[in-house]
Amino acid sequence: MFFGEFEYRVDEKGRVPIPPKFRSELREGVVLTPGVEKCITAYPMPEWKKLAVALTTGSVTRSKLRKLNRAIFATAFHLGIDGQGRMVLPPKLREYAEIGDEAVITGANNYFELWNKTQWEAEGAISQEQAGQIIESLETRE
Amino acid sequence: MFFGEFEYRVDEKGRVPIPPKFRSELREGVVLTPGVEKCITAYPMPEWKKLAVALTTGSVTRSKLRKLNRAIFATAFHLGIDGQGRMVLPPKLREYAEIGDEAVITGANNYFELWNKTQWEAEGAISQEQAGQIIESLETRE
DNA sequence: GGTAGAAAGTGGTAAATAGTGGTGTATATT
DNA sequence: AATATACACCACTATTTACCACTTTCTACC
Repeated sequence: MFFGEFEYRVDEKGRVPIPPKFRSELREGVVLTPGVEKCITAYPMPEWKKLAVALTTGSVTRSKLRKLNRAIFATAFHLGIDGQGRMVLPPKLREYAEIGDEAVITGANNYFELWNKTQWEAEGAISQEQAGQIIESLETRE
Repeated sequence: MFFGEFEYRVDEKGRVPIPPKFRSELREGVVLTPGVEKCITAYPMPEWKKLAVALTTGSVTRSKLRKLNRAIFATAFHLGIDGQGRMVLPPKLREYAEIGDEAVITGANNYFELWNKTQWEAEGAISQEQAGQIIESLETRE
């Protein structure tokens, strides 16, 4: 389970530290994909496998499956972690999320995300607001 | 599992490097076939065998089976990998996919694909879009 | 609250690997 | 037998990966 918000420097080799508390769940490495919003989504390997199965079993036609495989797997990267607990961001993903020399890493339950700082501040505000509404609706139901 | 997008040069002998992370899964060589879209589809040997069984058990009549066998097996090539981790593209497949002196290799779950660069850029966009729709529909179901 | 120890963040360096081109040998073909 | 083709092997350079080292921050214990 991934909690919290962390801010790190990205060095000129694209290396970013992984929050120490996250590391134990990433023994088999981490899978990065472009997020729906302008960020990078990171899954522990077991979680990724579950996701891959869920995505590729549901869809019907072979044609759609091919497109799915392309969209999902061609844009994903499986990374290891170095002795200092860092990963090397693939340039394409780094560009996609517009992450320069500093990154924000945010926990999100069974996965986590990497953000450009200003992007995160904007998105964080939106999420905060929407989450408030969702929680409200939950509270009144129970 | 094949991940990511890689760009390589094809030399005048038709040799293309295989992404290092793919190599361990290709100990028994790789089977290339023309893709449905304008690309080359590449399977690890075990995966190819499974596919062959699936294809030839499903179809009913002997006549159809013969046609299938011709279409599938006559156009497929079983290749080895040289000491530098490269394979030699058969000219027919190279022409089919219109791969000149540079190729894009893309992971697609249990297989991978080889593309002409510009072709891939077009197809990648289409896949991205369609995949988005499929994922959306999955999300709303849960 | 202060101090000592441990751990985390950051940068650099060396060794290994990957990408690319070429050479030689074996095989096949005319 | 000579030539052409294909395949395995060799070599170089650039990049990447793994490792090492230092500084700062956090934590725990006194």
